[in-house]
Amino acid sequence: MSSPSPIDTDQPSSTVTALLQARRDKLAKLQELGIDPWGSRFDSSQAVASVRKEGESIAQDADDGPTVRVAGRIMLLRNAGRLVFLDLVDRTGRLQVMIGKKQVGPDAWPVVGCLDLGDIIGVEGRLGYSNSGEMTIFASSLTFLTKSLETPPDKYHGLVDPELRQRMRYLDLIHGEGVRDRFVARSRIIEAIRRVLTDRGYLEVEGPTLQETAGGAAARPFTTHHNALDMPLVMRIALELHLKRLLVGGMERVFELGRVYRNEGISPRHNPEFTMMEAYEAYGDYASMMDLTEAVLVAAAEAAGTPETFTWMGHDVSLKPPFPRKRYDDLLAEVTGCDPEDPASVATEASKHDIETAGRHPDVIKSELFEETVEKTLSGPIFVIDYPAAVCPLTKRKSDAPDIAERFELYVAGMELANAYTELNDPDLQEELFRTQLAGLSDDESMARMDHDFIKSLRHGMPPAGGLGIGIDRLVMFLTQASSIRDVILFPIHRPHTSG
RNA sequence: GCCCCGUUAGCUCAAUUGGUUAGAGCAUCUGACUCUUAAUCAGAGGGUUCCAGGUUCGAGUCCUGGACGGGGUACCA
Repeated sequence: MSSPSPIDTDQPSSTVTALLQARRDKLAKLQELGIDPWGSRFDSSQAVASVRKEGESIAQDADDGPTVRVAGRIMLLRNAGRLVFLDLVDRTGRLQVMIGKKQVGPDAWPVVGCLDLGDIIGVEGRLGYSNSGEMTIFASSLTFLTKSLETPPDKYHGLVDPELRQRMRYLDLIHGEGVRDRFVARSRIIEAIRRVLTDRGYLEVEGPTLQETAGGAAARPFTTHHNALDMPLVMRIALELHLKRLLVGGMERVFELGRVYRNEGISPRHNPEFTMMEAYEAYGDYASMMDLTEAVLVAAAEAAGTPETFTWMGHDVSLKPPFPRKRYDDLLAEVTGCDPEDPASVATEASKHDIETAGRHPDVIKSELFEETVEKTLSGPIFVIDYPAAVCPLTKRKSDAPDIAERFELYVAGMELANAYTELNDPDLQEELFRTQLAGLSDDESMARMDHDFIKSLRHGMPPAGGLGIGIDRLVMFLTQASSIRDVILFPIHRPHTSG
């Protein structure tokens, strides 16, 4: 940003200059014709999809179709002398428009000569069919709305280069096959989740994204600084601890849909900022959260138009509820053949997978072994239930088995999609778990980061509760069958682009 | 962070084992056309082959370093 790269100071190539100059010339010509190339309000236009629907009931050879009015971007332009065909695209679809010199009149015709691919126009005219049977608006008037001064990508292939697609998402949305549909699906999915939760009496709330202590997950936070208070702050890595404070505060059913930030690696399944949904329900437990998770997934899939069964990332998945529920230890025994109850057996198995065992907590070893061996076999959706307690510092233990935490994770295609607990509400045990660093885990790796204010809130009494977290980006990936998280985030992170 | 691969015209892609002046389609410009639809036809212009070095008589092609991206891997219990 501070020092311009050499390429920036250079003149653009003559190709670019010629292409852009042609558009600038048309811009000037429009102004000469007394037309504002940046347009203005264009009322009473119909969505293309609804026009198309209307057109279905018109006879092919009818010449008395209704007059319609649409606005959109010119995606294709076919010039046949004193007759021009163009494909107009709006948010709902694509429709052909025919503009003839005779039909549109001598005042509007010069404007047609100024049209380029990418320009935005409004048209009004009779709806009917062309001689070749294509549904067409036969324009009787043309309203210029916005000039496009840059050249669009290849009209057939669109943008293919993944770098350009992400850096210029606006173009990707216009030209990419199914791109807009996928982001529409994302929006519908989030709508559906809100609906399921609010229908069940959950209240949507907003916690702080700038925090003193980044708790609720095991991740390295982004750090920042508040000048006026002269204090270091971190960006939140989870929503959990503030939502639980609200349970103490009597908001018995709360959820938050929000961005969290983790200063970690980037991959097809990880972006430094991503969207989480966490929900907490007083007087519930992890079993009630399983029901909620199923309801959310089924509603989200319906909203996204996801088929009930399909193959994704090499896994055959079925969204038909109820999803199978399997105990953590049983899966581990099934896949590895070791005895999960016996730390020595687990350690022996772990060594076979090059997992460090010396000086580490048996539950940590077990957890790593699980990830190494079991996760990738889980096509799902499947609830993995009852986790080793030592790796769950925020979770209530089973009353009859203190080594087991009432936690589940929902897996799909070997990937964690949701995570839920019966929430730990014993303040003394919570404080102890915060104090006791797990053997073999650094501070960054541990979820157990002391938060005195949170402990204090628990001492005032948090009702027994179930809590659920869902990774929204991964859910959207799954439901739209995307292979990269960057395909479901509108503006994924990138290095600044410096040439030369 | 590490490994592999990629980067050629505005866009999408070519270019034999290192060999003439780096080609094509779309887009752009000029011309023809009142039923086209990735319109068609005739012509024209358009290049820092990502950047910086090196090897060579000769580099888009080989070597070294760098930038950016993609995939994998690590971290993400």
